[in-house]
Amino acid sequence: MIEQLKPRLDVHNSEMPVLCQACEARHRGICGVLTPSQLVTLSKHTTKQVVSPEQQIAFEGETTKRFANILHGVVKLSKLTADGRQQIVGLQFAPDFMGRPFSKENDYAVEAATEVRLCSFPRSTLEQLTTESPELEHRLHQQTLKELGEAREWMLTLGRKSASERVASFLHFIAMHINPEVSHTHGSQQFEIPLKRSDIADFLGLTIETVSRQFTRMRQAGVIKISNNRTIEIPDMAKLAALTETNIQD
Amino acid sequence: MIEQLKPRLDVHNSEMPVLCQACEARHRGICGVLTPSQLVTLSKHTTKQVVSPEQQIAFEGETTKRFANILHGVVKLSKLTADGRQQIVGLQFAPDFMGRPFSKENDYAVEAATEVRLCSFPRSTLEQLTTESPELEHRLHQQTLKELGEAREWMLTLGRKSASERVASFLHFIAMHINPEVSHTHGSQQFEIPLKRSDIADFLGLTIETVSRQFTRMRQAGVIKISNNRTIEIPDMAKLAALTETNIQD
DNA sequence: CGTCCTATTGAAATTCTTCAACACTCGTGG
DNA sequence: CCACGAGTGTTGAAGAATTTCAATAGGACG
Repeated sequence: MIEQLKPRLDVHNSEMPVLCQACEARHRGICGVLTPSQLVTLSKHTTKQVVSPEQQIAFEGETTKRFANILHGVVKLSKLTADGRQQIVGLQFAPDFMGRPFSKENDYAVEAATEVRLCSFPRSTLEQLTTESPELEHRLHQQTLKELGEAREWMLTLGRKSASERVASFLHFIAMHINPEVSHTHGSQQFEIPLKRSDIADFLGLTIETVSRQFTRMRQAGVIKISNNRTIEIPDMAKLAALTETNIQD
Repeated sequence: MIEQLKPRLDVHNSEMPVLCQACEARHRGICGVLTPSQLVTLSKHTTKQVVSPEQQIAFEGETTKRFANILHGVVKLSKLTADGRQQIVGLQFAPDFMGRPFSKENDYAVEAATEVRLCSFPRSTLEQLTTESPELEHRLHQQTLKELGEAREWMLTLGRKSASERVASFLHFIAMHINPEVSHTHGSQQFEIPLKRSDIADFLGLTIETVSRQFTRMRQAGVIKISNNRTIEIPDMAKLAALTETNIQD
């Protein structure tokens, strides 16, 4: 959905910060629209960090001090009710930009689902870069639009789909994001689910028990094969895609 | 959430298109960031139109030819499953910008909930204006971020809230958008619900029967008063706000 | 080997939906 | 002027889906 933007100048690597040379965000992420000199500015303020699974990256309501690019791994965005019910409202993958620009506070809790590698920088750096580069804001806007589209797609899932359709939709969603280059309408696919059952339940608006039962049914129906609780093989993506809007038959 | 932007120049009305002088979008909408000369350009391509309730404004998957500002009324954005289940994924109010920029196709069906007045213009006009005015893109980005926040808030409602909490959340949401200037944490409020029961059900991921039953219970509990099925009075907004995350007691 | 964490499975309980009947309003036409 | 039908909303009872509660299993780790 995000259009493929070429770097503005096809510069020799030596003009570019060493840190950025092998970086995925450099090409497909927001850094792709920055000039070499802007990259140099940015890289002076960046910090790379590794976050282990389940570790909290930011809290709901907290002041946003830093933004980041996701270099590797999967990040959960979630909201809580006062009595502790949780809903995951978005998943982010490399090379997504993380954090809400122009907003003082975090609208949701941010947590690592898998091991995550980040390249973070302070709010002020982003603000400086956006004022001098309309292309950067355009890029951020594009990602916001993509996330809005995904959120609304998921609203349909949460509001109108049965448990089995939700689980199928989830696997379809993960397949698309883990293997974006592969067709998700037919053929086979294999991947690691980056979430544990309780996260899946919180993403789908279900309980872990219901999720587990649906996995069992899909396994029995031959739609998926599971090993180690996390490794999924989908022999026929078309069959899975059909199940995202149809109830599974016994 | 959208910051209050002053018009860039405090010009005399005569420099501004007559059409725009009394327009709400002129101040609070995207036109608020345009210069008088840009407004003149825009106004040469705008068409005002009135759409009656239930009338379709755009179809899901259709090519987007025109964008619009909502001058009056409420617009529903909805998605459908293959077998016809419907989910409303967003409501828009004056002076919102309508349509997804930079996208070829509509991601959802657009329909008038109430009578709606629009000021529409072709895709090319918007594209021209955004390239010459980074402030316009910033404004659009702000609205996209606001909608993303609302979509994710609603994901919590759809995924984790009971029927009674959903209906309370709905009334709270409408109150905030119909009377934005009034406190929504305490005091009383009165307004017309801009949706009929089937729309409310499609927004809440429930059936019309369940919605109706919850209205009855809230009426019996004294949280709301209803006249003519559409006029709602909320004596105590704090009580309603509490019910958005707590089940109603018998 | 025991404990913690994660996941699965079964049975009972609950919530929401489905199906069906009825009420109200409004406009039209006999 | 009243009857009729369409559209909208309410209510009840039965049914279905998901949740809750409870028990069990397997893997990782000290």
